[in-house]
Amino acid sequence: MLKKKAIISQKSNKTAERKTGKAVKKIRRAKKNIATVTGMRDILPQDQKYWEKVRQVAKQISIDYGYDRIDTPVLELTELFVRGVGAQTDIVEKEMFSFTDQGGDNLVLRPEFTAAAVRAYIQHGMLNQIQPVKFFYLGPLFRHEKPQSGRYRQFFQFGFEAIGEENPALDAQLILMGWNSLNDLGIESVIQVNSIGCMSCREEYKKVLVKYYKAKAKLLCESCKTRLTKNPLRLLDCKESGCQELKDDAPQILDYLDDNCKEHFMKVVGYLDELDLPYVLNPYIVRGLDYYNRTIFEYWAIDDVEGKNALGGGGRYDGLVTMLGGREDTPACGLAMGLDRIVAKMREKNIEVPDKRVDVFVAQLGDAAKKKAMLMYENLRPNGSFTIAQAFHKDSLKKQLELANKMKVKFTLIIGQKEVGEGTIMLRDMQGGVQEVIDFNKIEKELKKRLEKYREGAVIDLTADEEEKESSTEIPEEDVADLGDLGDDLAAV
RNA sequence: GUGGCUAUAGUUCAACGGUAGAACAGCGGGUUGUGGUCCCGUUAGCCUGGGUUCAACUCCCAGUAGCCACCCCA
Repeated sequence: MLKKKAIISQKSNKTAERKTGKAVKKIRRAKKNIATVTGMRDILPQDQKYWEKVRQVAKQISIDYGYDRIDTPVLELTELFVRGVGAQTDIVEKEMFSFTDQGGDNLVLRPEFTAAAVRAYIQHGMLNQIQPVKFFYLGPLFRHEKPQSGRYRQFFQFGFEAIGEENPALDAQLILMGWNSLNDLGIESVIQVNSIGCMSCREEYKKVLVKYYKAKAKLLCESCKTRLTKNPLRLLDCKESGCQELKDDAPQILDYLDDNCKEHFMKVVGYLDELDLPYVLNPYIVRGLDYYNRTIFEYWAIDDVEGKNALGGGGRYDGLVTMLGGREDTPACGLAMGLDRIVAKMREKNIEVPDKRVDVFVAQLGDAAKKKAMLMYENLRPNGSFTIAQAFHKDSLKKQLELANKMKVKFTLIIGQKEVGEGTIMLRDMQGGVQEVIDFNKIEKELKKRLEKYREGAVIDLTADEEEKESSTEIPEEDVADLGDLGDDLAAV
């Protein structure tokens, strides 16, 4: 009995030990465990070059075609999207980050841009400006979906909206702009184009479509059965094989367009032909936002045959301005491109984006030199023709050169006690390790001269002229060997 | 919302029912004012909760997260 007790107490002691151990770990981890919210991610410094490249291209396209930047708030009234995007859409029904704020307003993190752009157009009376009003935007969007590849809860889009004009040339040009964006980034894509007509021809078509599918309702998958009443156009989207087969014989919207819509679409397609764009008439793309009518389109990467990860899309939304309380009959057209997916595609395709280059590193040694270097840095910083870096928080020259090396700078300026006294500075060519002492006042001029040589791709002149040679410091033996290698390398090129 | 796979150091990956290893990265050295290569040292980790067991990072269950697919979309 006693023995048993002893064992029990031993065991419970151990358990207690384990528990306290776990508790300690838990406390330690509690600090560490704060991480990004589901579906959100950090864009880290090493990835920024891709994003920056996409932003650059987007901005350039906006300039080329005369679209002006607009930034709208991340937070909008929920009602804007309920009315704009449509209460029945997935986005509004289940994907919005919405909440009631302290003042009792129903707010939402914007799930898309178009409604906000139109809101701004109406709110600021832009119908009094030259039509169409052309917007360019770029920023984060939020949808509460289950994350997976190419889909995040915070994602980025850039896009263009042209409000107040119905001419089909505009549709075609927007399609072109999206394609150009991808093309300029080195991504091959195919444009999928369709027209879903205006409200009246679409209603007509829906009737025919429902009639066709109702006769075959037994063969439909479960979700398609609900689509039949809820959103019949979606029937064409279904990936189930049974529904796919039915789709092939289903009536096509293009046959039910009225004369105006047909003519409008024919013109759009005519421009696309003229521009020689790689497009496919795809009667099955539908798009999930209620405000679209007439021309709709998507961009699929050339290897994405099923369009699982469309890189962008858009279309005409002639009714949206009115729907949101603007003037009647204000036609509009726009497109949006997904930054996240574009960046992913660039990486998948190994599309090179050059690293940010730093040309010159400023190294210092000793307190007096550090002060002088800091001042010099401020003088060189705005020079406009080369970029510089420093690590004034380091005292060791070895460390500073290590950093300079990692940054792959062309030259390092070294200033120490001796140089401060002499009014000189040491200029080290990082590739060969050659060092020269130059006049402190000629730094900028010398650097410009030398960097220009580098940029021209000229072979570095190893036999500097007499004057410079004399002021050169002695080159250590290993460095001489390096120079030999370098010479060979250059000769090989 | 449904299903599949996964969860070990900052990163990429090992191992094991009985004290968790490597590589890369980081930091510090290999004499005081010189980087790359090399050598040495060092920091740092088992997603959370429960169960089985003398003992769980390992086996089981649940949760959470990630990836993937469906749905939908960019």
